[in-house]
Amino acid sequence: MSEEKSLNFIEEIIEADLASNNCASISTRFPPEPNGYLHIGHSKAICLNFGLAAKYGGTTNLRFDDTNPVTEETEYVESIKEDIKWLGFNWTNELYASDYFDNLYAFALELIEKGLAYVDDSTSEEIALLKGTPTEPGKPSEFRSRSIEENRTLFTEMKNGVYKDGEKVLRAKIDMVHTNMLMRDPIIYRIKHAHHHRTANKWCIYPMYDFAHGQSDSIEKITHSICTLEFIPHRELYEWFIEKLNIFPSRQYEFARLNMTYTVMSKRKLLQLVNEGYVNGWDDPRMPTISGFRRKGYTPLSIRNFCEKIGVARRENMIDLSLLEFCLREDLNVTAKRVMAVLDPIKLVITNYDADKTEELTAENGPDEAMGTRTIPFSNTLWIEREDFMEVPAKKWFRLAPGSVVRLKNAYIVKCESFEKNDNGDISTIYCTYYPESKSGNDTSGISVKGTIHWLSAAHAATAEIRLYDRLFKVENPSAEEGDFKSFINPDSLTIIPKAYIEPSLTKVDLEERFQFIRKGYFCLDKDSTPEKMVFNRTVTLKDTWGKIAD
RNA sequence: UGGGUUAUUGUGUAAAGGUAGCACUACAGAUUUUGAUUCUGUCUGUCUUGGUUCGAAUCCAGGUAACCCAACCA
Repeated sequence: MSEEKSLNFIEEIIEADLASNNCASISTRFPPEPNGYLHIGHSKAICLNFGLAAKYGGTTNLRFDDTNPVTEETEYVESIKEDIKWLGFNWTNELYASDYFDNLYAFALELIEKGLAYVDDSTSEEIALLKGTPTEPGKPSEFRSRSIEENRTLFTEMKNGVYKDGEKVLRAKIDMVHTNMLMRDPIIYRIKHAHHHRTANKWCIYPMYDFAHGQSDSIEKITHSICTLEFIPHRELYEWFIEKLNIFPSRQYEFARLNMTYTVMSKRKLLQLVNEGYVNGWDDPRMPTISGFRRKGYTPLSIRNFCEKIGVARRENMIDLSLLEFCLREDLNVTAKRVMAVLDPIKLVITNYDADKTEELTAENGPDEAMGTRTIPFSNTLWIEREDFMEVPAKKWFRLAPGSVVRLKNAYIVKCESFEKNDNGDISTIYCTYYPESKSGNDTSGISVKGTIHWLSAAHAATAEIRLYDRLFKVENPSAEEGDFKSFINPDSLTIIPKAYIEPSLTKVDLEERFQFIRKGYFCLDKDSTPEKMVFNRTVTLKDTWGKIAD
């Protein structure tokens, strides 16, 4: 028996459409506005749209919803394309709503000819006032009854640049007392004497979202136009235009957007974090942007798996950050090369090991034997992690303490004989003896140890700056807290270790490589690295059972 | 005081009138030259009140709660 994976509600709709021959094949689109960087919430929409088309043998267009020239820039177009490609998706066509400005203009004219659109000279305030409120009906504007001829002339003049910004708008003539505010004669064209990133100065009137989106879907013969819940009220308008214009009937379906704990997702808030210097740009590894996750060391597969696991439904959700981290570790655990690094060093001297001697020891690169091995230098003076020694050991302490034995990973078992403190009372050096017959790989010592720690030969270790990232916010849902969301920023979201020790093998790595610094977490090279100074980012920690016990 | 949408364990998500399942988290144990991984196990749930039915998360009626809608933004 093959186990049947249950379908999400959109898949059910698609399968029903396909089965009933409602459509021969499906076509979806991902329609970002190029006014900012993509974030993890967008990846849910990307995986959904591209994933659905792939599953049912359809197509997916990338369409930039660029109907507002004042907020949109080519820089964003480029970053969006890069992010989608990085996630591993290929679009069928790269399109722009601005490609359809001529069509859209013709549609507007058609509505005017049908008596379904009119030019309104009212100010923005007057229009808002007459629109009513959700609980009070709207009233018609004095310009609502203009003749078709007059509307045609006026709209043509709007297009020809006769009027200034805000002087006139084109409105659909629907119903001023409709319970859906969006149906109360929505504005469909406004005047903006602004430079557009693609059409330059060709136009001074631009269609509104509602007049562009559905028709663009229709022109592209998109069968399933998938968007987020807040567009539910727009669906009625979306269908109204398609019906009145009698064009290809694309259908809109809505799903709940992704929310995640310990971060914010709104473009407005992310922009504030960047502009007000709380983070260092859109690709700061603490940002929930795709570029931020990429720089932090996340893999495309981990994000795709995450989007698969969170599911698709219509109820509000708040996904645990831990699920994303689980998907990340799941991937990295099998792909990341194991290496050693000491972030907070303390010196360990092996008193019975020849001070002039260096040994090349063999270490496995990963759990999969196919990843091979490498050699690492060993000598009598090592760096180990300060937290791996306790002068007075706690209960269940497996690591180093006076008189205790531990294994040095890939090397020998050592016994702590004594230690020294500096003037501040901090431990400066630990003295050990080693068991020559306990060498990793052919241990004949018969000694069993509870703990294994990582180390680096002091004479051979290279150095690097290491950046440790923690969650950006102290609270699960900063947007739901009283007061400014920025007051909940975690002050320790970034810890910089200016000089940590790393294996000499790490001096030649590139940006795409992923590492597990054994016992410390997953790391990758940061783009700030120079030949003089390497910089590593911590992608995510390892799960830490001991840390919980110690607390 | 309007309209729309949604309610299943701590978090997500299944169950299309018939055993409330799966994943994450948490906790416990086994294995481990990473206190990682892996493996095993445990915990907690159908918003509420009625009704229909042999049987209801599911159907019906009434409550309640949350979210969205009054940009010339998308």
